[in-house]
Amino acid sequence: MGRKACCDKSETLKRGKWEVEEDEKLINYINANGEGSWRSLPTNAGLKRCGKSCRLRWINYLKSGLKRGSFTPHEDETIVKFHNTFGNKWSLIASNLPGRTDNEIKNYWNSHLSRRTYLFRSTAVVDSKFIKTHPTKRKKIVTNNNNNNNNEVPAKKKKITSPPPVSDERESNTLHEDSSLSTCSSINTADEFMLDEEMMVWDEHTLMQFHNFLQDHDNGGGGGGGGDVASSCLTPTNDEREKVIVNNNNISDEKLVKFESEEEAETTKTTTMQMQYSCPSPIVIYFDDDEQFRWDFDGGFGGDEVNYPWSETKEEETMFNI
DNA sequence: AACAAAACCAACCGCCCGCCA
DNA sequence: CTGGCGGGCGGTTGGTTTTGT
Repeated sequence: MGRKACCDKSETLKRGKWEVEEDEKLINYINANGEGSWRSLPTNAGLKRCGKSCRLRWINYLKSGLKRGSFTPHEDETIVKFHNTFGNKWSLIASNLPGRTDNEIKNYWNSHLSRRTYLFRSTAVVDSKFIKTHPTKRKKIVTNNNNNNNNEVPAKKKKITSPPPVSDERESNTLHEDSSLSTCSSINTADEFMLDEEMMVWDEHTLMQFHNFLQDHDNGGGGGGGGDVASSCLTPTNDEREKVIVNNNNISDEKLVKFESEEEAETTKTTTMQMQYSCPSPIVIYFDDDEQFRWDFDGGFGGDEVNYPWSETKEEETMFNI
């Protein structure tokens, strides 16, 4: 009963930071014998390390072809985009970022991107997950324990400039093969939204204001490629319908088994498809490194290679349903 | 300058799954 | 069919660095 632990903790295995000598031993051994057999590798390589530790060290830092250093804006966008679609599937996201490891992306997300990403949902209920400190400023966290904070100082307001009309560049981008990564737009015109600088809380009014703004400023371009609210609210063309049907094939087996019958499965597909056109998927709001206010949402169409998470769409049915 | 808080990130932990005997 | 093994994955920890006061 119970499985044998991968690493016998009774042994005096070394832990913590890897020494240069250890790295060299690991590299030399793998270069000579190849990857694999991680359990026996430490002994064979003369390392007093857990096999898992060796594997992690190799995969995340020693393996050739790994990129080091800062993430590029394009990588940022890719991560945000795929995280919006796949969630915390770090290995899946990493597979779309050559040279980056799942661990690296996960850390980067947790320490950078998640702080500037705000998911907008239909209810616009402001709960803890919508409350983030500004990514570029270090602020003391106001804990929930301070319920009797009568002397709380109202948060300062920060001016955020609003999005531009759909640009030519943006429209052309939506037609690219990699349109999944081109639906972000910077906000740089004169209209303004007021956000809490201190806690970046978006209340329902602000959410609606932003949504209305998107609709007012959208020219309907993009041909269903996502990225603008209005186009996602249009009746799909036959071409788009075909794409939706193709995408329906991406419903995982795991989700399909939940359907009692073919009829139910078909109904679900239809509902999802209609909903997809009437309601955009979650909008991701974030700040880039230059504190540019950006937004992005995945319409799920446009011929990109992202498999839209249909199963989750239903839960977002009423989003911005006004 | 000293201290505390916050951020960063490498590494660890434990669960899960596929494979195979 | 069952159970052990190897490996992968996502969440968490904790030491170090950076920043704020």
